[in-house]
Amino acid sequence: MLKPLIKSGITVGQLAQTAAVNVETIRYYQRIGLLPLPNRDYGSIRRYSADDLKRVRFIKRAQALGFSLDEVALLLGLSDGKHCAETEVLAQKKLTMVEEKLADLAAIQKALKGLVTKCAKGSRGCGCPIIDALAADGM
Amino acid sequence: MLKPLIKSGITVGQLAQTAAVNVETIRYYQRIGLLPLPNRDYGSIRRYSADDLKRVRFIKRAQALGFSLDEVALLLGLSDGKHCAETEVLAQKKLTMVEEKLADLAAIQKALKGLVTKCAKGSRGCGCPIIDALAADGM
DNA sequence: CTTACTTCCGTAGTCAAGTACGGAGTCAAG
DNA sequence: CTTGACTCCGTACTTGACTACGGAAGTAAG
Repeated sequence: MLKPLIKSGITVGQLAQTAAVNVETIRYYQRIGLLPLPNRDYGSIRRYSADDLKRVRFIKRAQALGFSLDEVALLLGLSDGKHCAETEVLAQKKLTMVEEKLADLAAIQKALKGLVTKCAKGSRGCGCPIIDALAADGM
Repeated sequence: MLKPLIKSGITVGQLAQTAAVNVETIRYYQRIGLLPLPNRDYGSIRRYSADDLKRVRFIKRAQALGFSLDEVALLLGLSDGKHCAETEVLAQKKLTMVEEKLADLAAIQKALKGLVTKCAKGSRGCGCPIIDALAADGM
């Protein structure tokens, strides 16, 4: 049972800094099972891989898109290569959700663009194009 | 100072139900200034308009896209027809943000689509296409 | 070996965004 | 003119997602 004698990977501090999050955030993600706890192959300090970094970055960006940590966990679980049947159903559902978000964002984008060019022209009087961008019932 | 004798508009309860939110949420938005407090033209119960409904729906959908209530307030303030110069700058900034979100969402969409078709074919072994969708540094 | 910086870990505190509660007032129906 | 459902309002509680704190132990540089 030889342990690798060379140290590889980065420490929490480095991981946190590179991913632009707090060290405590990393620890928090580990506690709730969103990030695996790497085993300590070298001494008693954990080392993190590039995959861990990618994972943290993914979490942050998915969050910025309005996904909760629970949903992020689901997304991350989708591609573990197991339970293909369930995965397909779930992925399809998430896909629909993503496409709705895309449509909403595109509508906001259009409204913002319109606003910018209208402002540039200095014209006045509007019926709030931004609200109108998402005015549909949505049910 | 005659008050209109016909009642028009809906009550909080109806507004909340139609917009699929809690009554308390409406009150909360009013407290933080995100939703105007309608004056009570009829008796002492407030009546809400279709615009209020649109506004609440907008807030909820913008939130689902990852905007905080502060950001939502900003978006809503953009098209008030005043401060055109500032508005243009701000709208442009928000537009950039929206376009980044669009790109990220599109990447997730693509990954999910790939997952669905791959699942349908029953193939195995993957390098987590979903994480890879957002693997870029982003700075 | 000492010193300074990290890591580790548990527990507690914070902040945004609600949600719940309770008592008083209002309104429409019977 | 009472009854039952709803509104109003202030205050307090909850939840998700962190963020801070403090002490013990590990590690790297001098």
